[in-house]
Amino acid sequence: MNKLTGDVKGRRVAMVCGVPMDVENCPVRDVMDNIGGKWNSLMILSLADGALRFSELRRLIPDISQRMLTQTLRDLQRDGYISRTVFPTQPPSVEYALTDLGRSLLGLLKHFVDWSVANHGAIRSARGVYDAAS
Amino acid sequence: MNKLTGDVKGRRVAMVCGVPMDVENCPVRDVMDNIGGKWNSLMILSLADGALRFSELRRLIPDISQRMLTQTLRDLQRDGYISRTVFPTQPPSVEYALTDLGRSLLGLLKHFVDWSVANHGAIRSARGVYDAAS
DNA sequence: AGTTGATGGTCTCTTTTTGAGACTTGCTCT
DNA sequence: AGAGCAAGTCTCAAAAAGAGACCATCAACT
Repeated sequence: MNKLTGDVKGRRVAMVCGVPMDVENCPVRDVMDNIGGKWNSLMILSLADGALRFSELRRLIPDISQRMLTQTLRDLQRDGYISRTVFPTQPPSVEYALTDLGRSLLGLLKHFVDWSVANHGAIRSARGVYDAAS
Repeated sequence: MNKLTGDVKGRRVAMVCGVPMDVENCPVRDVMDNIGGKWNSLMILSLADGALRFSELRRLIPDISQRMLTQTLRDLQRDGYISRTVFPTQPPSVEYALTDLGRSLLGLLKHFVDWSVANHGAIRSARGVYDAAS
């Protein structure tokens, strides 16, 4: 059985699968914050088949506000998942594409998509049971 | 090349990896909402080694508020990832454990943990580059 | 017999995040 | 001249998250 807590710099923190779930220094939380955000993973999946422009993404995901689209793209760019290239056309066009890191994450996300499709029914029915009981 | 949009019940929606990213009927969004939440995946990982009680979870993850702990557990229970068992002790104790569905998701999450640890450095450095430039 | 601590929560209040939608600047098309 | 597109920004309202007090019940100390 795994140890569930450990000491990091004197503070007692949760250990999960051998990784400290420390608030400040946790790789998993760093990644989860990105794939976890409401739009982040959807964005990476949307860029799976190639680069897209701002307005193409907006049309592709109609229920995202422009504000969140901008912010999501910035966040993903900051963490190195996507690149942003401005072309000096008139008006300037901006293209977003996955980086190597982004494509690497995409590999994981695809497993998620498969899992989701396979288990969607189970989740829906669990939800139904729970809602009926309460 | 994959088609990026398709029609679902007359509405035009994004298609990603062959799955409609439709707002109302999207398996991926349903799952992402759960693993995506700030605490959800951490909770499932915390239960990886066996059942835990409410207060054990609270101690294990010191930076979660009781309010969010309750809510996260309810959400995960509702979707069938964890079970909640009340023991008639005095005072009553409550045990949370992964269901089969939860353990199945755990399998995926572990790949995430591995990926996170492996790529944490790249993310941190991308972030540093971005922050220095802006 | 009174205080303390544990149990598993709920309630309220404040702060942070998100969403909806108007507005911008420069250029092209009609 | 008027409309529309490019890639956003700005403001304000709504929703979600966090902090922390509070609850009832029981056991163990003092």
